[in-house]
Amino acid sequence: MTESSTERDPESVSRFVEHFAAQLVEAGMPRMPSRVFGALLASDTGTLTSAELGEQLRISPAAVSGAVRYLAQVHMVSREREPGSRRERYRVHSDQWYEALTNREAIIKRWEDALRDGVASLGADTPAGRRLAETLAFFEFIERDVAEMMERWRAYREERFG
Amino acid sequence: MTESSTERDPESVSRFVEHFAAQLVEAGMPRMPSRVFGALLASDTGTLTSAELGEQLRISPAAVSGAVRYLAQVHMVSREREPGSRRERYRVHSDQWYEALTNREAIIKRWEDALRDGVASLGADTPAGRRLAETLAFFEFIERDVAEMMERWRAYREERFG
DNA sequence: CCTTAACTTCACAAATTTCTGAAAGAAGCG
DNA sequence: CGCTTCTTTCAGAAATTTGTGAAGTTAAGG
Repeated sequence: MTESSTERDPESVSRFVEHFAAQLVEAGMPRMPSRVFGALLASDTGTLTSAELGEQLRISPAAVSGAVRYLAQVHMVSREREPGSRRERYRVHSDQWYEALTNREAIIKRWEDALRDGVASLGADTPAGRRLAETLAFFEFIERDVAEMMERWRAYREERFG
Repeated sequence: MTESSTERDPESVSRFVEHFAAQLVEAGMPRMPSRVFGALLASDTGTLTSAELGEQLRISPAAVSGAVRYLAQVHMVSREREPGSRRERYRVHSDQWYEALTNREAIIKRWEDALRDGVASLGADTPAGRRLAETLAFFEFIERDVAEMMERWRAYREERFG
């Protein structure tokens, strides 16, 4: 054992952050947002200031700003003004963010719109039209069902984590 | 009315293809695979040859090749050898592909691995460790539940589309 | 108000990704 | 078994994306 049980070896933290971020990148998220998000997730309080992020990740204030804008836009972090200071703090709400993950809602809606257009313009009575219609039905189904799944998750979480 | 009810105005088809592909791109899929996939989805038989794809989308054989390799890798299309010909045909199985969509399984598994490492190295008894553990629990939950959701979809589909 | 700390925006440089043409590689068909 | 047709691979050009420094904006604190 090296130190107290709540040590935070910066090296270990960094290793996790970079590794986890790499997975997010692989899934399609831009690099800086992924790293910033990883750092927040691995922080003790779940909040970090812009300066802390910049220092920990070795990136410029501009990069932090851009990453945070992205993350806020997809609701994976929220910004808080520290009262009586010009410091901004960024927070990952434990639950907020995976709600966001399943909230591809906006994207799905647009897929649905595109598919509806397609069915209309290709003709509902054509083979292609039918294929599009079935795909559309799938998304509509998913949309309804994911909501229920999140309900189940919240119940499960309540029970297991309180 | 311009022609028969099963007309396939290339202009309309193209408009759909490009519009739908744009949505896929927005969701993180590379451009060419998105366009190729759109074209297949909007085709009458659900299959197209490399040459047809190249002509319809105005792209080089090389681009078709690359796009198809990508799509096959993520199981969104399958390749078929047309017997007695050196033509390859690419097919989108109506159901195969959205199964693939929910099959982020490999990706989720790796997230889980990264999170497990994180819990171990940050300590399960630290605030950050607990946050990671809960996130991990979420993914494990999702994984189980999505499988059930697909079951429900298949049942629903059966009933509605036969 | 003026100063100063903190964040954001902008223009550009760097790195990466994407697509093409050309050449090489399979596979039917005579 | 060689010819021909189709597909893949490869190297490089073009386009896009990403991150930085520097200037600009906002708001706290004297």
